[in-house]
Amino acid sequence: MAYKSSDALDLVAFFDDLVRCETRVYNALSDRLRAEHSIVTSQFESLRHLRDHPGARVADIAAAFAIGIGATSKGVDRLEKRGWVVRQPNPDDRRSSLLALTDEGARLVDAAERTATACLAELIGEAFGGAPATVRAFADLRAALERARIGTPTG
Amino acid sequence: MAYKSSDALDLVAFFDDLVRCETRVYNALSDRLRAEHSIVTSQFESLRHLRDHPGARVADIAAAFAIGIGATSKGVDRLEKRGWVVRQPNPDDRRSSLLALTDEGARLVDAAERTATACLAELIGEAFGGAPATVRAFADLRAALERARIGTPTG
DNA sequence: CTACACTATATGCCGTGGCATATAAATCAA
DNA sequence: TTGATTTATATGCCACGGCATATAGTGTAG
Repeated sequence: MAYKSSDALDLVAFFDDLVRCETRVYNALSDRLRAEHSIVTSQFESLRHLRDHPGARVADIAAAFAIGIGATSKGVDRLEKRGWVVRQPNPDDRRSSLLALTDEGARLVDAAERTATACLAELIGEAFGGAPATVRAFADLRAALERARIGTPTG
Repeated sequence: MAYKSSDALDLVAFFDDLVRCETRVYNALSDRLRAEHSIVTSQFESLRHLRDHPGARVADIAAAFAIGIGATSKGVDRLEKRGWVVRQPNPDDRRSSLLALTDEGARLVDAAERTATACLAELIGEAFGGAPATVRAFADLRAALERARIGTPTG
């Protein structure tokens, strides 16, 4: 049955807590990644996506992170300038490029992932390490939001 | 016992899902609030904080949202220009102002809260409406992060 | 009282994202 | 083929946040 606003739970307050937790953990992870690898969280996420989805295009990254294509293009520019990503010609469609990690990019993302895992363990391991229902709820919600394209920026 | 990275849960993947859910819901709520009230989510959150904490100062808002004081000052400027917030002289400390909602600001935040409640019920009511453990986990985590000032921007 | 340290916030510069638009390439209709 | 439409990405302009700094006001040691 659909959630009703007459239920006791204050969804606005819950959303407030959720956003504040996300903000602080995201900031703290950026601080740690910046200190140890000279990247920020958003760059770590892009590099990780490219490692796990080789040959992804700019639009694929934009869709995965629910950010605009223009912003994604500029973000890829920055990763390319730093030598972690290359745009390879797409033989099937010359409008787009296939993105790939360089060797250095691949080394970076693996090292950064160890940092991120350790950092997140410290920050949210206690809260969610033993909460499989919560973990599944976010995975399912993410899938539902993506399926319905909810909150996708214009372009 | 502290969370250990040898546990099965992939905290990086969970954090990815969490951030993506937050991004999409935040965007979708902004779209709805913009359409119905000409404000975005961050402004709704500030107005709501001022309603619930009358007399708050700029620094109090910054601390509540883990954003910088400069950015908060500029955000308050915008709310003031629109006629929803006023800076009142602080009799105890002339460096700061006490912030308050105007009558119109008070009406706006109440109307926007109804919109937000309905919107969040649609988007996340199913996922979390019956998940009190998750709700409590975020409230507790938020409190812990604030206590340790984790992820607080510089200024 | 005065000098010095500290605090609150406002402001400037910069980086980044959103959105609109430009451009190139693919697709489709005839 | 050719012209119209759609698609993929890049680029320009603007809004907003971070961080550094400026300014004004507060507290305090002497």
